[in-house]
Amino acid sequence: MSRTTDTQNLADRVTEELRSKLIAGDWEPGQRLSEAALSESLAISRNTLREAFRLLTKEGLLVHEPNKGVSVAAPSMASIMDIYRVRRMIECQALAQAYPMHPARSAMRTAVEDALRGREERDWPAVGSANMAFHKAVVALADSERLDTMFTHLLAELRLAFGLLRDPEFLHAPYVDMNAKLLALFEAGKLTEASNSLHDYLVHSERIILAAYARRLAEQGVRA
Amino acid sequence: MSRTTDTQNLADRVTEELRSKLIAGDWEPGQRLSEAALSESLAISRNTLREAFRLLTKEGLLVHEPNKGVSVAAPSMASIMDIYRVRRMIECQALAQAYPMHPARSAMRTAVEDALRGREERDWPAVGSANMAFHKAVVALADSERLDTMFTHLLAELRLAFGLLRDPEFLHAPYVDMNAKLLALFEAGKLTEASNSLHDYLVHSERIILAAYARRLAEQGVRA
DNA sequence: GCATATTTGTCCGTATGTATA
DNA sequence: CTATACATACGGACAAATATG
Repeated sequence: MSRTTDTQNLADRVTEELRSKLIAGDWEPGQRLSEAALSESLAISRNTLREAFRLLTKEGLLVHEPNKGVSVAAPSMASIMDIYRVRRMIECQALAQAYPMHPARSAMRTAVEDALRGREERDWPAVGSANMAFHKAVVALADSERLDTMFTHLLAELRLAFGLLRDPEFLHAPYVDMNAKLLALFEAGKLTEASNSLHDYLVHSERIILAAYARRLAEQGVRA
Repeated sequence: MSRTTDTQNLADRVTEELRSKLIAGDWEPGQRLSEAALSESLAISRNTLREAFRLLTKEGLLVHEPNKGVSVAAPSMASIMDIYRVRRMIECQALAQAYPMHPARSAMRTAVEDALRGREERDWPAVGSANMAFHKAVVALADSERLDTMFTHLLAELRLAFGLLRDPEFLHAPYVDMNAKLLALFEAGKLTEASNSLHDYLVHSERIILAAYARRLAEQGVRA
């Protein structure tokens, strides 16, 4: 019984629980999270919840206003652009410098297969998850623990922005084939080509997200 | 009185205080930090200290063992290699893609001048700080808030490893001229050359650190 | 191998300051 | 402007895990 993930700290377990709720879009961006209410509904103490809040704030999933508590982060267009800037830098470099026999290659392959299956079954959340897994596998090519965790946080934050846009098919479907093509280039050893392809891909994806986001802001602006 | 950095949370202020003590090498790596003792000596409650601990653990400066509390991180050779792997990826890319008139250029120039002055006065801690500032400026060329904060954490962790090696002249002096040369290349618009130069630089630096670290481990091994 | 002391993990009650209706 | 609600921070309490003799 030496599982470290099993009976971690209560605060850590709560952190994970909140994180998954956040990236699943269970709460509206901007929504305030009351310490008292949440701690009661989770049946934990306020102190424990505060520890979890602090971590998630550092990860960018929550925002903290002094003396006003925490609320769900509402990704701005600037933050989306920032996230994509980092993604391009890290992912393209990882792909360009990788050696084709790297173990992460099988993870890329699995992700592509999962995405194809998901598309066939029109299970768009599954396609989205497979897409995330594909990009994590790309970063894993760089063999860096720190890069992996940083990238995980980055994707979580981006997922918060995705949560704002309620059209998973539109957002994820186009990239299934691009991932497959990317994997083919990579397995063929055409690293530079693959990396450039990934770069264009990410520029394109960023543009789509930003456009959808701007549209949503406009709608909200009309309403408000 | 609307300074946000002035009267932040107590926990945040404590976090900063602990962080600067950690990178200054005030505590031995591996040393246990008792909640009760530290909270008393800092005149804060245990709960507040625990929040600070949690953040610093996430930054890699402290390590947490369940039911055994936190202790100062003792960077391993593997973590040093990991840090340098990330540094090469981020810094070289930032330099290669930067446009020469970027505002961060002046920060690079200031850092070089500070380092030159520090070397003249044989103020090695100052040289070390200037060196850190130079590399932060390089990363700032990429114009990414997230990259900047990630890199700051990375350098803090590396500084913990430097703290283990008590020979600042040996560690920092050789890089003053390399930084100056790098800046010259950058200002001349020779981006590829500058980036390659930086890459070799970082490989060299990593080797020096690892060698010094291994030497120190050997000494300790004999002693223990 | 056992009993004891120490330390962490977690919770609660409460006082104080800040924001908002 | 007052009152209320809430976040912030503290200290005490106790169980559980760990270290020590």
